[in-house]
Amino acid sequence: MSQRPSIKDIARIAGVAPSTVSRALADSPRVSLATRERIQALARELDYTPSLAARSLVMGSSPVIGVISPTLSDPYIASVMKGLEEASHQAGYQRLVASTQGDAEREIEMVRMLLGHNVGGLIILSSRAQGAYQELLAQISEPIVFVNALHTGEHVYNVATDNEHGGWLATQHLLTQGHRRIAYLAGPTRGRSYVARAAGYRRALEEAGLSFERQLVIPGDGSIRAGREALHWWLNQPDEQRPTAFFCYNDLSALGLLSEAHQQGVNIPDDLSVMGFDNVPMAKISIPPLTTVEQRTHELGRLAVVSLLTALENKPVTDIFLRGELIVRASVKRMEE
Amino acid sequence: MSQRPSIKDIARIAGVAPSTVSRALADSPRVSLATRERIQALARELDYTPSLAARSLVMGSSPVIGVISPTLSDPYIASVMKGLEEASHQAGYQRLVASTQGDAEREIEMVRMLLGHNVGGLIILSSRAQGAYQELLAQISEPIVFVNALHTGEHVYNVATDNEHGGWLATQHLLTQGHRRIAYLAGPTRGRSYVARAAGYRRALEEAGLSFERQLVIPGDGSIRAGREALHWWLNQPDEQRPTAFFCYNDLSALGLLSEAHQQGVNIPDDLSVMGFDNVPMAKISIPPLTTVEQRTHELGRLAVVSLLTALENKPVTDIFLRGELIVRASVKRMEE
DNA sequence: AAAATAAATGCAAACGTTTGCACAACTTAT
DNA sequence: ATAAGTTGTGCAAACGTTTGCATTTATTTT
Repeated sequence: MSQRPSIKDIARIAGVAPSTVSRALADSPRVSLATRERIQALARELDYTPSLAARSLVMGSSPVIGVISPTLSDPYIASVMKGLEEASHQAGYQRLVASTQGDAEREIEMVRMLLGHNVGGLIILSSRAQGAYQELLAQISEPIVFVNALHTGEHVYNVATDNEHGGWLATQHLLTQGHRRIAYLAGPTRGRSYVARAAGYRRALEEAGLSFERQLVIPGDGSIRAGREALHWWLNQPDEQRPTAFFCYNDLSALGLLSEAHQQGVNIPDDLSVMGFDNVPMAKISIPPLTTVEQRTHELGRLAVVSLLTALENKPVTDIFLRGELIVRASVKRMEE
Repeated sequence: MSQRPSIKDIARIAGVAPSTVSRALADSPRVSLATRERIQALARELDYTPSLAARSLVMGSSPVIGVISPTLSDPYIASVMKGLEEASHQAGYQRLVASTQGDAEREIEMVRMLLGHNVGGLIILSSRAQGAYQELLAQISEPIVFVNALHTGEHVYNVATDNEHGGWLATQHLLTQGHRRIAYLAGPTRGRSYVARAAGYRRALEEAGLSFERQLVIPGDGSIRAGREALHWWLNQPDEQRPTAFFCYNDLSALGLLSEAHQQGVNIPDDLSVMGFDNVPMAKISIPPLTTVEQRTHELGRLAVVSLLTALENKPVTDIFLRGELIVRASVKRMEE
């Protein structure tokens, strides 16, 4: 019915000044216990909700964290978000979430918008922007935490999975199981994590005395569909060139590969071994259960918040790299010599 | 370095009044083309970003939609979110997202918080709150759209899947395939959609002359885990009482059931038929691919935004019910007579 | 050439808070 | 009794916008 009551309304009714109300609601010892309680009771009764817009205007910032992500429908992202959400809620922060559909332009636009909202800081998941971004970052005085994308700058911090190590771990496992011809199903080529995982793959190969072969890197984008297409690529290879194992950029595409293999009558892991990355919830219940490298997503989200909050308190923050563990399930077969 | 420039800064440099700058940036015809262009160029050069906090304070609302959801890590929610995101972005709205972990208390708290941010309106997914909520809703002057939860009130609108119909459709399909003993794996009992799907299940049963049996409703919460546990329940039933089919509250739990069945050596669909609900991306690639009732999630999200925006323009809005289609895949077997 | 009209700009109030400073009314110490 | 503190409250400015109204300047009409 009527507009939401403001501090002024309460002040008028209580017969005090707005400043007193403000202080009373903030539980300031500058106002007597009696009036404090009287005013708080009144506020409750009137169903008073503070205008966060006004507050953030005068304070210059608000208890809101801006979050930018390329998508919301990837289970890996969902899990990071969950960590983010829990940690930020606990700290009394809200989140303004924007997604970019992987568009770098839009990512930058979103950064601007969120800053316009006086967010205290930003958390950016799997950033896809590069280059020109750098200038913008230098001008911003709010802290920014990148999750799984490395950037540098004055108020820029990073929380990331050690993707190079993860890529190495995955490939290494395949190698110790006797595989010698291992294909890599790639992820979004603009992402940093893609590059790092590929580097780990290459290093493991070379450490084993194998040479990196460009034609064993299959383009993909980390989608279910990419996994399916990879299976068909595999089917079309001549027998002697056919890899015995796939290392997939992520679980989602590995799952796609698994499914298509079943439909085409390819037995996993007997005919082909498959390795994922992320350890999403579904990896546990796929058929066969997927061997993968865990990404501590929940922790990634939580730590991103912690880093941001620490930076907001002007305490020193160091970049964090998380190493995941190998999760051995049933999609990789041990080769006979 | 320096603070973000404000309209006043631009005004000072350009030698005009702040109001002129405001109008120039809004492309108002009240300011001459020459100054308009000059100011816009200047703003671009200074990297001006408007303070949305200030704007929303004076305007009384902001182009932000508050979104509340019980979780972010459910693929069904993710898909609705995607529809939401696309439609709202296109309309120039941002989203302030809060999740409640299914806690009704917290849902109400979030409504208050978001309103404090001067959001234009609210979209609430799968609301879990009831009762006392009603009072609050009556006091709010901003429009609220509920997705898959029915509420009523002055500025309250609904966009929902016709869950009763969906539940009926699913059960009906099982019935026409010759199943006579059909278990229902339940969802979160506080949710409206659970109740409706259960009602559809019951109606189909009764229309077929079968009686509804309470002991065939297995408690669950829509998680993967609930699906697994359901399989074990099934395993423990005496042969003659064992259902030949399961209708699951959602795909997630159906997928869990599928997986556990495979591990326990239960063949789906030969030993047991399984029916899901939602048609999440994974349902297509499970083994076997899951027969399910489509929920037009993307559309649900899009329509929620459309309804909200229409309400904001003070145009009439009617509640929308979407009927999903039966998606026949391979997890349901035709029974011999 | 004066008056009326139109076009461009500026002034100032308002939105709902927070907060430094000033003020009043009491206490307490001298 | 006076000075010096304390304690509780109020005043007013500030945050960055938008917008109705007033003002100036340029253009048209008579």
